[in-house]
Amino acid sequence: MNEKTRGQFAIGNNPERNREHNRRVVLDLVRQHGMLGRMEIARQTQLTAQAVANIVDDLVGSGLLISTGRRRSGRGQPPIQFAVNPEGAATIGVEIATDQMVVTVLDLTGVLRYKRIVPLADTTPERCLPVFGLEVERARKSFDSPLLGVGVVMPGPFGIEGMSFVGPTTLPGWSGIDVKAALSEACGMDVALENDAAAAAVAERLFGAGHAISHFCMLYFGTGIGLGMIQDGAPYRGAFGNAGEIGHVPVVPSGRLCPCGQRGCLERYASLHALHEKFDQSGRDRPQISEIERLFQSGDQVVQAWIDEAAAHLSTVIGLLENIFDPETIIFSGAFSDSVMDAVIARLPPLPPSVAARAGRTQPRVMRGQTGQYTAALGAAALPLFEILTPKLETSPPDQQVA
Amino acid sequence: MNEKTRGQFAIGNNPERNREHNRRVVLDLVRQHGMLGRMEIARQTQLTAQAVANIVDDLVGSGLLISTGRRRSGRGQPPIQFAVNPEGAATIGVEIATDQMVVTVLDLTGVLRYKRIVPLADTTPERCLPVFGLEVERARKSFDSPLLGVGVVMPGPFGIEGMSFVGPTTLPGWSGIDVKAALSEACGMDVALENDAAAAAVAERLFGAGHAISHFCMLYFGTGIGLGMIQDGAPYRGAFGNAGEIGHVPVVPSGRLCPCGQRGCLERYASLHALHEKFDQSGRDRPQISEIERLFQSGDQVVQAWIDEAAAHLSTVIGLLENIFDPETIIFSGAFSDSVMDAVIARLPPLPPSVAARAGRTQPRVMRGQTGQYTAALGAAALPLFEILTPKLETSPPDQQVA
DNA sequence: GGGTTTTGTCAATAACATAATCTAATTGAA
DNA sequence: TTCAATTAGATTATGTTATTGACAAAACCC
Repeated sequence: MNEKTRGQFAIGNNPERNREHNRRVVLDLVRQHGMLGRMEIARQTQLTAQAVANIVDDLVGSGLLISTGRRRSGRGQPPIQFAVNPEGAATIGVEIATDQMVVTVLDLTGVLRYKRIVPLADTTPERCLPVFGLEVERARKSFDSPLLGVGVVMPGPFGIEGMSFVGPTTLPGWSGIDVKAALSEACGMDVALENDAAAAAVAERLFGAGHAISHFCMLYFGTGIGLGMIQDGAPYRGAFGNAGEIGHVPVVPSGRLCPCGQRGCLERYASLHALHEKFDQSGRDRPQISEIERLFQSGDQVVQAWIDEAAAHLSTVIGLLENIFDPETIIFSGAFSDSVMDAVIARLPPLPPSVAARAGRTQPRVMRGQTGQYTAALGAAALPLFEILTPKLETSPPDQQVA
Repeated sequence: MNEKTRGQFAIGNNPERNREHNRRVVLDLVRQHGMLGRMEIARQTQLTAQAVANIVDDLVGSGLLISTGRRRSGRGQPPIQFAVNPEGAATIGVEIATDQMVVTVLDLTGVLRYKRIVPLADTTPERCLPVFGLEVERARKSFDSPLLGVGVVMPGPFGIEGMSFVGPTTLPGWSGIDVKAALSEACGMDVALENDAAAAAVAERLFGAGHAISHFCMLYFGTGIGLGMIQDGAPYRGAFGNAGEIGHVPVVPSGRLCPCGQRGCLERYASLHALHEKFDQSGRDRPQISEIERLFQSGDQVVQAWIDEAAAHLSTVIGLLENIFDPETIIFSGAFSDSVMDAVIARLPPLPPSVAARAGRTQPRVMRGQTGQYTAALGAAALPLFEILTPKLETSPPDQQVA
C-alpha cells in the first residue's frame, strides 16, 4: 500500500508453513468443486491419500469442512464426500461509496447472510468512521460463526499527491490519512482494504463467472469506472495498491475536461457520474441508483443516450485491455442493474482486432458479471475469505530485509 | 501458451517439494545480494541457522554456490560468505529477430560468456530451424558447466487467428505451427519461449535496474514495440502468453493505417519499423541497427524526427501504463543504443497526471534499461535461469484436473 | 460367491526442519 | 593482557509432516 511494499523476498518453507499451505490448498479445492472425496482431493493436490485424510480430519475438526455422506459412483467403495461448512466461519464486508454504506456478511461458502444499506449524507472520515464502527458491530451480532475478518471497499486511489485525482468520483477528506489504520481502529480489528473494482473482481472470482477463469479483467461501473484484474487466480494490486485506475485513460482526443487535468478521460463518459451530468444538462434531478433500472425499462432518453455513449468509448478500452493483458475474457460489472449492464454490452461497437482473436476461444470477449449490483460489497466480504482460502507464496515483510 | 493454460490449481507441499523451494529461495537471495553469510541467509529466509547450513552445504556440493572466505564485520565470529558460483551452470539464449539471430551464453551469475550474431536472410521456419539447431550446438561447445536450459525469444504474438497481426514486425511463416515444439525438436531439448519484450524484462529484473524493483513495465523497442511486465518479481504472460501487445494500442486518432486494421497504432510511430518507413519516405536506404547510433550522433534529420515523433506518442502510453499497473517505474529498453534510448526519454513531453504522482516516490517515472541493446538475447538466456532461481507457487498441469 | 476396483485406516518410515548445547573466532572494555 | 560479550558454526537429539506399504471395507461385475 505504500512505498515499502517494494522488493519482497520469498521465505523458506518449514513443516508448520507447509501445514498451513496444504490446508489452504485442500479447502480451496473443495470450495471450488462443491463436494469432493478424499481420494479425489489427493489426486488433485498431488498429496498422498493418507496426508489428505489427516488434513481433512483436521479441517472437519476445526469446523471448516463437513461430511456430506457417501456418494455411489461406479465400482469400488463409495467415497465420503466433503464440503465447505457454511457455519465454519463468516466475514463482514463494508462498501463505503459516495452516498451510502453497504454492509454484508458472507458465510464460508459465500452465501449472503446479512445486508444493510446505510445512507451517507456526509462521507468525511469524521462522520463516517463512527458509523462504520457501529455497523460492523451490528453485523457481528447477526451470526455465531467465528469471524474471519473485515473487508472494506472504497473508491481509490489511495495516497496520491496533489489534487489531481480528487474529483467527484472519490471521497472528500480521506486523502492524506492512513485509511487502513483509521478503519482498523474504528472497528477494533484488522481490515483488508481494496478499491471497488478490485474487490468486485475478487467476488466474481470466488462466487461468479470467474470461478473457472483465472485470468480476467473486470470493468467496474461505480461512481467512476475502475479496472479489477485477476491474474493466475489472484488480484493484481500494483506496487502501491493503486493499479486499475482506468477511469483516467484518455479515450476522446480533446474531449471533455477532467478534474485530473487531461481531456476525454473514460470516466467522463462511462460512469454513474457521467450519467448524472447528463441529467444535469437536461435540467432533471439526478436519479437514485435504484431508480435507474426503472428509467431504463421505460426507455428514458437520457439513459439511452448515456448507454450509447459509454458503449462507444468502451470498445477501444476493451481492445486495449486484451492486447495488454491477454485475459480469458473481460467482465462488466457494477452498481447498475443486470439489464443495464447487458444493454451496455449489447451496444458495444464492433470490437477492435486484438490478441483475443485466438484460435479456438471458448469464452466470449465480453461478458456480464454474475454477482449482481452489490458485487463490490460482496467483494469486500470476500477479501478476508480470499486470504484464508487461497494458497500463495509466502514472502517476508520488507522491514526485515538487509540493506 | 494455449487454451489449456486456464484454471491451474495450486498443489500440496511435501518434504521433497519443500526442499526444492528452500534451495531456490536461498539461491535467489544470495544471487540478489552478491555475497551472504549463513546467519544472514537464515534471518532473511526465516529458516533456522541449521537448516540454512544444510542447504548451503548442499548447494556448495552441487557447485551452485562457492565460499568466498570470511568477512570481518563488527563483533563476533566473522561469517563465511557465500556467492553464486559462475561455473555452476550456464544457459543458452537465442533471439530470433526479423533479420538476424543472436545467440548468447550466460553463466550462473548472469555474465555473458558467448555472443554470436548470425544474419538471417530468410526467417521462415524451414530455413531458420536448422540454423537454430546448429547454433545451439555450437554455443553448447563453448562451455563446460552443466546446461540449465535453452531460452528463445521471438516477436509475438503466438497462435493468433487470421491475418490481423501478421504485419511487418512479426515473422512470416510461423503462424499456425507449434513454435515451442518445433524449436525443442530442432535443438533436442526443452526450450523456454517468450516474446522479446517479456524476455527483456526478465533480463532487466535479473541483471539490470530491476534487481531492486519487483513491479515494473518495460517498453521494448524491437522491430515493433512490446510491453514486458514484471509483477511481484515475476513476468506476467497473460492467460495465453500474449500479454504486452502494446504496439497496437491506438495513440493517434485517424492516424496511420496499420496492418492490424486500426488507425494510429503506437507501433506505426515508435518502432524500428516506423524509422525504416521514414527512411523510405526520404528516398534513403534503410540503415542497419548498428548504423543508427552513428546517424544519431551526426544529427541525422530523419533519426531526429523519428525520435521526436516516437517520444510524443509515448507520453500518453506511459500515463496509461501507470494508471493501469501502478508500477514502481517504467523502463525503456530495446535494440537501439543507449544514447538513442536516452534521447527518446529526454524528449518525452510532460507526462500526464497519474497514480504515479504519489507522495515520497524514489524512482523516476521513466528510466533506461541497464542491460544494453542485446537485452532480448540476454533475456532469452535468462529465462531458464529464472526458472531455476525463482521460488514460485507450484501448480498442477491442467490436464490432470477433474471435469 | 469370487474377483476386481476403489476407498479408507493403521503402523512404520523417511525427509526435513527445529531445538538445545557446545565450540570457535572476533571485538571491546577493564 | 584478560575476560566478558557477541556472533558464527557444528553436533546431537527431537518433532512435525508427509510418504510408504499392508490390509480391511464396501461397492460393482461376472
